[in-house]
Amino acid sequence: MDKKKSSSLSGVKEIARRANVSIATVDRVIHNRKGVSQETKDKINEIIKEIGFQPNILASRLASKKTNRFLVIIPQSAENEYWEACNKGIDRSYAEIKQYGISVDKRFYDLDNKQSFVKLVDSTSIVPYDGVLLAPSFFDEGVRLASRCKENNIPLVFVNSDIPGEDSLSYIGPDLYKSGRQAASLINFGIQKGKVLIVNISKEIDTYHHLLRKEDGFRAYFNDLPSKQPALIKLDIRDTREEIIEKMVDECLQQHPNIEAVFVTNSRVRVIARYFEKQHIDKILVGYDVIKDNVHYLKQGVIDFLIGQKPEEQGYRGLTSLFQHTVIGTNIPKYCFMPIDIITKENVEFYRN
Amino acid sequence: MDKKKSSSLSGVKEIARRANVSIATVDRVIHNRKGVSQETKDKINEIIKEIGFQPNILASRLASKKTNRFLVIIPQSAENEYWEACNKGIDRSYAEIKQYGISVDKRFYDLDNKQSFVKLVDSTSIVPYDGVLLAPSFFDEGVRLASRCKENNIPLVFVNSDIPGEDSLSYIGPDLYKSGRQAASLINFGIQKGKVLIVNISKEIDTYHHLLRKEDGFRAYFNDLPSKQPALIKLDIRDTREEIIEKMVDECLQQHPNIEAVFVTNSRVRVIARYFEKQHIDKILVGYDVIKDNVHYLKQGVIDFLIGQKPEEQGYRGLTSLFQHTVIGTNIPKYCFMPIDIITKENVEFYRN
DNA sequence: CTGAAAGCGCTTACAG
DNA sequence: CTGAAAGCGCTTACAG
Repeated sequence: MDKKKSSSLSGVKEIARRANVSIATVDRVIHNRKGVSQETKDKINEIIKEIGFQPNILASRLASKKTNRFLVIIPQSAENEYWEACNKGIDRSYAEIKQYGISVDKRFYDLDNKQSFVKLVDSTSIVPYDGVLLAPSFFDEGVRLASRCKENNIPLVFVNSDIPGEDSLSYIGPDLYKSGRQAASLINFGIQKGKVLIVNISKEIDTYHHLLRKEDGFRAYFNDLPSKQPALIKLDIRDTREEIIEKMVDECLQQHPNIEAVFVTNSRVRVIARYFEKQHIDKILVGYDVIKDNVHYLKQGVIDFLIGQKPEEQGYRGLTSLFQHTVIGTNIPKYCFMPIDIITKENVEFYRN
Repeated sequence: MDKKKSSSLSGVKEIARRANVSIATVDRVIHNRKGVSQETKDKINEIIKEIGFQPNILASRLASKKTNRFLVIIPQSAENEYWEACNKGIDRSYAEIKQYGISVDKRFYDLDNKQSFVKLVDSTSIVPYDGVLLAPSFFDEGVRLASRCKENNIPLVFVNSDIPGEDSLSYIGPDLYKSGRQAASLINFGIQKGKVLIVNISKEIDTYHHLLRKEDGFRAYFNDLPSKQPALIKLDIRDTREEIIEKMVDECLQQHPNIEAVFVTNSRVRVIARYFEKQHIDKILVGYDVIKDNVHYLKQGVIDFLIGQKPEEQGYRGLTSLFQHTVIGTNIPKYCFMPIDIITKENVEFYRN
């Protein structure tokens, strides 16, 4: 059923013919290269406009044999489904764009070890790259890398968390504050008159700060409420060992017997869920991230809602943005916030990260 | 920062060199064209495997000058935001693939006028096309078109609603039954002990059948509940005039004073919302589709939840699937269910259709 | 400031 | 059954 394309009357050849110049000259004008008289340039530009010329990117890439290298710096995905998904998204993007002569170097750091990030940032030269995709889990080194990109005029895209104020091509990730509000609104829809517990679990101070942004949004929602404002209890756990977490939650629940709902500000909600299941505790439980353990407890009915942040899509969009900006010349929005996905037992089977 | 690609040692040329044949023969083997001795064929295939040859699609398309035409049949998008979004998704896909020599013909029918669909299907020849994207709002004619596609060996993709049993390349759209379950679960999370009203609004019998699938899922959720099973009231409105709808809802609410939540099985939830707002009725209200009016009432707090069905993505994926199947040779999944998106006042600003 | 020619990796008649 | 040659739309040295 395939047809042959009619020979193009809108390519460089046609422009050259009309302008009475060679196609080399047309090419110079198209790419704003110097060495063309203003007169010829004007004439050619007019014809380009007239026939609505759009260069054939396939042919262009094929002929130029240009290659672009991108650098990706994200957390290790071993044993971390969230970052595994992000990594997968990057691969999916790469599969689509590699035809265009793109190569990608990935570097991974350990999310639980700030030093691994420091070392990585310090030991990696960004000079050979045409773009950098960075998950800046740690602030100071993120800033350092960002300024190096700026000095070298290399486009930089942040995924998953932003470094506000730094000069980046784009930020692709969640609006943490608003996702906290969302969690609050769900809990508010379900509770009667009990208290609500907020649980932050994190060891590294940098990640703890991210959790605080969610907590802020969560609190703000209730503050903005005209009527019923439940009491909010807060529990900070600066340790990720399960026994410690369980113990602290246990104590807290003893102390506040009428807690009706619990909001865990990250994917560690699985630990609380496990504890609830063991102890046969039945409270509204809301947390983050569609990872295996969490989905298990969602299906069990222990977790009521998960908030998804689309890690796969973040990775996909991150690399794709770099490609589109560099190769296609597309305009990339400065902020690309992920949707705040609400996942329940009923829709989880259709969810795409 | 762009680099030159090193001359490829993995293309047809290299294969030809190693096999001691011309590249024309290599090309014949790659495309399974006849006229090659078994011996040569085997040798070439081995080399292809060995060097992991992957044809350069850019070069292939450029040289072959092949064109593919796709036919799109969907409802008119004038005054219908849902189908406008689908149409937009198709355009977005087209923008990405047109480089490859793709052309798309769109035909629109009137969703409120079955005859327009009948006429369209009967008057359109599918023969010139390499693929058809169809939103089969009306059953019988959908089946007719599907069999014509089958006869002519033209791949067919359904969007938004399926015709089960018909031989299609893919279905891309919602799982209606499960989305009804989702609505039920949200309502169940919020209600205390009142009754629940189900409202189906539709004139055409074919679309009414779609609504019933959602109602089935909705009822099934409550049936599966071990404990609390609220009374379910049902209201069928086979008319789309607002006065009629308001009157019938009004009567129903009179008759059942303790209705606590209302589930409207399509985007007409806006009409109920308008009525609720006018009458200062405060009940849980859940409906479908992220369109302007519904979003307005969501933000007002009149509608509690909207269920989104990603019309834009349906359109995008529909055309993209056709392209990938026909041009790239990708395997397309038979079913691509859209996620069941839960939209609230808090996350609607980040929602992408 | 401008053009002729070769080439990107693949496909397509055409000739044998 | 097989190959030499031209060409897709563009880019790139090179020469002038």
